[in-house]
Amino acid sequence: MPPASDLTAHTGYWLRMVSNAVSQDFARKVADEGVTVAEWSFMRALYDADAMAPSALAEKMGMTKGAISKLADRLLGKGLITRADNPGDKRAHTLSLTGAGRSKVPILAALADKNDAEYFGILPTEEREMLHRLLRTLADRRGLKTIPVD
Amino acid sequence: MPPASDLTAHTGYWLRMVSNAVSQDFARKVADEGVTVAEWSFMRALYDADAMAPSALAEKMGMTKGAISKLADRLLGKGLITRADNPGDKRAHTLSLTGAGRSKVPILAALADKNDAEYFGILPTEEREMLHRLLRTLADRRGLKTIPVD
DNA sequence: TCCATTATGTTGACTAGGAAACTACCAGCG
DNA sequence: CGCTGGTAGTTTCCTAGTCAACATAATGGA
Repeated sequence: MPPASDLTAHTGYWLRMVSNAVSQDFARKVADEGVTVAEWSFMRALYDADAMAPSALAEKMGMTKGAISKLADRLLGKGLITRADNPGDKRAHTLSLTGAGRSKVPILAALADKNDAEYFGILPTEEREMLHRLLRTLADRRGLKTIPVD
Repeated sequence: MPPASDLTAHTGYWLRMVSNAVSQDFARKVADEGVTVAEWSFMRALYDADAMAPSALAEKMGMTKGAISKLADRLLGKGLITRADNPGDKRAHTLSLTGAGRSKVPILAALADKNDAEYFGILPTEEREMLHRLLRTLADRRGLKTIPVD
């Protein structure tokens, strides 16, 4: 049978395996707080920006505007964000966190801290920093900048 | 405003960002060959095993049996796998690659090689090996073993 | 000024997967 | 035998995305 290189020879294989595990665990944690990972990313982006256009969020999160539209609907439904008309452009509007939404962000951020500690805390400090640095290098070299959501 | 730790302080953030980029690029590559990443994983698993029960594939790929059932339907539709009754247990059956499916695996494997080289080849050999080693360590310590699919 | 082009956001059709109900079957025990 | 409980796969319903068509509004050139 023709050779098919061993999957486990690929760094991408292990990258994905670890990444999926970290993510799925984080998803479980934030689900206990009643939000999804996409919702968390959305709220985290608004936390710094105060008010953003859906299109800006789509850009930042690497999602389509359709997805953002639906995601915003869900967060509106949960009372975590509000929508404000954009005076001067009747097509546009901006989204901001409500008080409830804003106060939820630090709680979720703490879960992110905890998740990171759980997964990477098992490495010695030096190795942990090395991993972090290598990943940042790869992201830099590829010009990656969208907040990872899925 | 209460502190919400900088997202970019999380190793998990960069891990996901890089992992998503690597994966999405790979997805694009295999799409040119007419298959999805899940289909590739499925076929790659069968390539070594020759014939497997859907339940075994579900276990190996970390997917539900429902998802495997549908995935198998799609691959059957594309003529890449075949289904064989399991003599001795009328509930069960096994799945195997067809000739067409089997000959596609090395092509897809080459794409995986290429993708890995594209992403990690920019690192010096030593760093690349370090990254690989660190990821394997993390996977080991967590007891991860399912083939990453998404 | 008016019309063509472009931009913003929403919607509908579609896809892929998970959860759980369901079907069909097996196995062991009375 | 014939239940009863468990097992293998399938199906249904749901969620959360994409993509493309759409409605509406802004813009800019003839």
